[in-house]
Amino acid sequence: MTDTRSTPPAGGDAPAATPDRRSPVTLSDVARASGVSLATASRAVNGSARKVRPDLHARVLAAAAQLGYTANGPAQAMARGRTSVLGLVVQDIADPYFSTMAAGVVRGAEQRGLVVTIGTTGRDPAKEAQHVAALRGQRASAVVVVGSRTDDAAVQARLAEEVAAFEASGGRAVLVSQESLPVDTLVVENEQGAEALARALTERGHERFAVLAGPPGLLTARDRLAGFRAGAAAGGGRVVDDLVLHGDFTRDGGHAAMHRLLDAGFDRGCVLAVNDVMAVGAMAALRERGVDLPGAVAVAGFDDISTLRDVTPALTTVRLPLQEIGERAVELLLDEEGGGPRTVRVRGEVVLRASTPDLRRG
Amino acid sequence: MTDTRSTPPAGGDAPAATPDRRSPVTLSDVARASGVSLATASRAVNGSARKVRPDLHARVLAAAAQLGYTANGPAQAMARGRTSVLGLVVQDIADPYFSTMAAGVVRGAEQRGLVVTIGTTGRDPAKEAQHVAALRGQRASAVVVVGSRTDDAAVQARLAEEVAAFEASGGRAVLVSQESLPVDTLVVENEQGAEALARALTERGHERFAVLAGPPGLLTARDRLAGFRAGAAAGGGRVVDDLVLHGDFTRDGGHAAMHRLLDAGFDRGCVLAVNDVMAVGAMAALRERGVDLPGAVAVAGFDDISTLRDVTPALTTVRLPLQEIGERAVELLLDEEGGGPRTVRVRGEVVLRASTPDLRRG
DNA sequence: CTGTTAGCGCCTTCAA
DNA sequence: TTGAAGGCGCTAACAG
Repeated sequence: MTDTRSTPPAGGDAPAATPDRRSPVTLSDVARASGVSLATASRAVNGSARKVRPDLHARVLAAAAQLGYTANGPAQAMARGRTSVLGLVVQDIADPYFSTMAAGVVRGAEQRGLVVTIGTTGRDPAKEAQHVAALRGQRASAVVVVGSRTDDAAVQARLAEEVAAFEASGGRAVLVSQESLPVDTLVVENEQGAEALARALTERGHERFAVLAGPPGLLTARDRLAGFRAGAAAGGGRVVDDLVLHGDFTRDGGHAAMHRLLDAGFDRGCVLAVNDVMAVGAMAALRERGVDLPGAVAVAGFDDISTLRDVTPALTTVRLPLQEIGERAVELLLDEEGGGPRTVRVRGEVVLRASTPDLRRG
Repeated sequence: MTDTRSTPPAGGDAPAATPDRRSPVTLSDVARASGVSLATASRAVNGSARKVRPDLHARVLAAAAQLGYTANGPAQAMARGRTSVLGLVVQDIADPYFSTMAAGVVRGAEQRGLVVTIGTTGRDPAKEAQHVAALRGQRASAVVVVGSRTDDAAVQARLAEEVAAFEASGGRAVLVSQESLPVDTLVVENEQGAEALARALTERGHERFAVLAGPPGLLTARDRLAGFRAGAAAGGGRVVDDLVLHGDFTRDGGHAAMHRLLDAGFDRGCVLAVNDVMAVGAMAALRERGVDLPGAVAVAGFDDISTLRDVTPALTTVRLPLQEIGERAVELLLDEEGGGPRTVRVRGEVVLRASTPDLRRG
């Protein structure tokens, strides 16, 4: 097995940097080729403190390039006790909410030389903990878990435990969601955003609201509903309890919920879908049923997914800086912490569009 | 990987599986605790051939669970000479085309116990090679590069070289794109799909076509244009050369190109945007200019991005099984190869919708 | 079937 | 500064 494969010790010119050789060149190949010790080669190719004589340094680098040397990641990771991996855990990477955030995370990570791995839960909150555990095994140096917390205490406890273990093992973690666990968290101000949205809507003359509310256990959905309710009341309108329907946080969820709403006799008013994807599904349902949109029924969403900015009528929503959130999560990760768990709040911005016409102006 | 987290083996209560201990427990801890050798522990926790006496096996597993043992990924990778990482390289993970495919890849990978890392090129083809090189350094066991090849020979050569090096080092690689490099490739039949689309359109009575063609160097865009051109001609229609405009492969690219088209006097006919995202941008431009859509100008796209299925008028397009493509890429990766580079072809399916009305039926 | 014994490739004290 | 030597945690021949 042991098969010293270093290229024929120079002599001539040829070999060039053809990296296509089986069994990759190692650091000792480089060391040998440049006539220095393994340690020096290591320091030259990647020594934290620069303490290698310039000419040697250059010589080693040249040899490395010439041989086509590439550090063996796992070996480095093992020696250092840590990889440069940032694990990202999301529910569904095909969902624009998550993929946009992921883009931000990837962007931030690549800038800092981190590799990002991605794990998906398929909307099963219990899998978050599993992924974090796996990431700990991989010796990832950081993890960011994006996704609404749920009201399932056991699941949350398990996640908290795994995150704690992850941090105890020397990694950094940040959650993007609600402020519910003792970890650095990037909190999206769902409640405030929804409240502002409701106020804006009442100012436009809307008074009677229905809500397509997402899964009952999802805190994100719940917060949006609560905020919206408060805002509506404050603005003189009201969310009709019988018109609050739950459904999946997806396009189909919104679609189905809207149909049920229509079936229940709803035919006039403004409906908030707790996210844009659901809102689009709701709009499709409205169209299918021949309802005048936005004349009879107005619709508002949440998130301001960019791919959805061109639907008609243009969707009123609360813009969340998704990509930026991803980038900030990475920053948070890398900042040195100064004590207890930090919380960074991100707020959304109400964007009024044609799907919720101004009733008082005509 | 082995995440045997069974509850503490009963018996006593005590230590529990608090994994919060600094300096993780290692395999030798487990071996010691269960009174077997390191090798046996290794085999029990994860020996390919099952050759450990049942009682010992159980004992080891119990100890592992009790101590909260998690294998050290990098160490395993180093010992084995390979990680269980599948590197995915895409242009932009926020783009639904890629994120949907990524979802498929992640799905397939997770099922097989592979971790997927994601690298993005930000539309710079040269970065594909860099990512593949990095992946080789990480000893990834597989890589899938998704994205159109370009006509830049140097860039392609570099990619070919890196992929070859990657494979030479023992990894498996597959490309999703055109059939242009000597590597296993999942070819998306863009030309055929576009041709079929054009034919279907001519059958609906459309004759005069404009094309928002994407970046000039992109093979995907080029193939779609070529196929469309051929199909139009075959159906008795024609793509007007002056009405073929290039633009980014993005929503804004389509938006801008459509404005230019309108500026150039175009006001009647059917326009093909070489992908759905561009088509949506084009539709927005049409709306902004008050053009009757689809009355005066009809629009067709390509991909059938699911998030875009609810735009109005509903977009005629060519459906590509994006998620499935991702899954199949993973399958291809894991199949044993039987010789030279294999090619798997995936075709799209024309989906006629309201954005391209049937002119002959009224 | 189990235990012993080498490394895997690199980083990092510890001397020189 | 540089070199020599030990070890990271695990797997994989080899014997027993």
